[in-house]
Amino acid sequence: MALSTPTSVVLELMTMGQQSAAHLGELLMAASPPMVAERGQALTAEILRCCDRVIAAISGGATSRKRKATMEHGVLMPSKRRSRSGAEVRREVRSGTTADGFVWRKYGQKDINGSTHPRFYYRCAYSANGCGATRRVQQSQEDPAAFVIAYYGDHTCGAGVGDACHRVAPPLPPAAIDPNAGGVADFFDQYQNVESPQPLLAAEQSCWRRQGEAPCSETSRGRWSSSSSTSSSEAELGTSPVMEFLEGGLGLGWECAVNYLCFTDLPQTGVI
DNA sequence: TGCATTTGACCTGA
DNA sequence: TCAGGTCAAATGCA
Repeated sequence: MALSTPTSVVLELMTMGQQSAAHLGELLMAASPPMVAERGQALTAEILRCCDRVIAAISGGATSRKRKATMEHGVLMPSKRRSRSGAEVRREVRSGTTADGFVWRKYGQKDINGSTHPRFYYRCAYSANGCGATRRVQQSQEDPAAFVIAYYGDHTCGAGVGDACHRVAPPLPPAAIDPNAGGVADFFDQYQNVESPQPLLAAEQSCWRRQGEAPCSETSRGRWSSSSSTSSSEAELGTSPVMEFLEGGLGLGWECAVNYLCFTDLPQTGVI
């Protein structure tokens, strides 16, 4: 074996993962009912996309998004560009909603060159407590229904469930989960297409699970952000509408587990 | 009245 | 000089 470097090991394993995912897709197609096979295919495609991106990122040598460095007296100096709140990007998410279970306060908005949508800047609502978490939200160019959210810094105010900056969100208004209103398929497909459901923060997973335990109530308080967060209150409470839809409309089941809800639990829940 | 949001100005790095 | 990120006064709302 020529797996001498960590990079080559990862590349090899990701390639094996791709092959296994493809094989799994074939098995699902052959042995499952149409509905299950369809979901399985979508899931397989998602896994393959993730593998592709990891491989591309690694083999590409991280050529994109690489911060320029300057040479001074023959010594490589770090960029002098001001860092965002002193924190590196911790993760970038594409999502159908800007709500993520945390309470954010908007502190800025900027029109970005080459983009038809403005960019929004948020910091944790508990930044006064010393929490340095911030995020940057921008509506996707290709898919206006999706938001590209970049997270910076950690929730030092306590990111765990029940902590100050992490609130359990209220359910969606009934209209949003009414199968007869907007069409379940459309609603579901919109979020099916979310690119790479990100590995969720532990706190987010916990929040969602806690939501599942609580009965939905139309009288729950909270503000709702529409498809565009530009005009709504930005002190947001909420989780992905997918979660709400699945719990409120269909209940917790295989479908939600496989398709989105328990993305990080796939090894367990994906097996039928 | 207090708090959150808006938005133009300012700051900084490229 | 430009663009992105942040600040802070003005404004709105409960």
